[in-house]
Amino acid sequence: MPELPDVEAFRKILDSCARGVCLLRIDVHDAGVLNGVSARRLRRSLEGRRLAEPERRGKWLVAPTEGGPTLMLHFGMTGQLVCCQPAEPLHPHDRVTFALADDRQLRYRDQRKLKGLWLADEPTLARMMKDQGPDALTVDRSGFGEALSGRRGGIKSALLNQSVLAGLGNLLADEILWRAKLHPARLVGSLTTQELDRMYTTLRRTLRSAVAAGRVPPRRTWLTGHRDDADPVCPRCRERLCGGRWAGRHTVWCPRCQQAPDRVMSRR
DNA sequence: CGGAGCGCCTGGAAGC
DNA sequence: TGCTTCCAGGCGCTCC
Repeated sequence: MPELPDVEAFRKILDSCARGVCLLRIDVHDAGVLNGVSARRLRRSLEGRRLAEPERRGKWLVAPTEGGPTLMLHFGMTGQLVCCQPAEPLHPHDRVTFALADDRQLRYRDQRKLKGLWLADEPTLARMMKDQGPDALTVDRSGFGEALSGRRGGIKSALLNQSVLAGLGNLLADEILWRAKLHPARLVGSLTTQELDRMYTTLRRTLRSAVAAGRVPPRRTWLTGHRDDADPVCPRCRERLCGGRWAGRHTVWCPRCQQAPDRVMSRR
């Protein structure tokens, strides 16, 4: 699930629930989500420290502590950050709980454990972030153009590639291409300036409303709202939607709104 | 360089 | 009903 809008929502939760608050105690219920750090070291490094202002970078949630190391969270496909009362019963997928000084609890909840938690000092943090492209929410038009310029591959894989643009996932990539009326098989190099303008504007609008909603909203006016329909139809023109695989990911598009490039026949 | 394929995990749905 | 297989909105790695 978690793409940029979800992680942005988790950042807000962390900010309102824990910023400036002391981490009293950390319980690791499943060490399988810890990366490069033991439960012991995690506790020793963070317990007793206050959380500073959290930040989102692409799909990463960066949680520095005052005078201590930085906690890095990545949510994979199924992760969440939950703020709740300590009395609330442990969910089966609660992997780590952080007890806060003001009688609240942050929980890293994740079914599949594809990603998890890291502990990083400044240089490590910089190393982890250095290959990421500009953040998709804040990139400006020229940064967007630069990120895509010179790429020889397809547009769908470029949008999904975190080192090109950070934050987009499979749902957002399809949503943006559909709104910009660009076929997922288009090559980056084939896009005109006008099409790039359109894609950038679409990217901004789509991200803004998804961030406001706290996730990619399953609205019926969005392509995303139709992905799981038995017989999905384009919410704009009523044409039957196509489904296929691009860049190894399930891809949905409208064969009428999103004109296929000449070389590639539309598949279904 | 880009892209395909696989693996990491878990669980729900579909298939037999 | 029960067992097996496939698939999912993440990413990193290898190989071509």
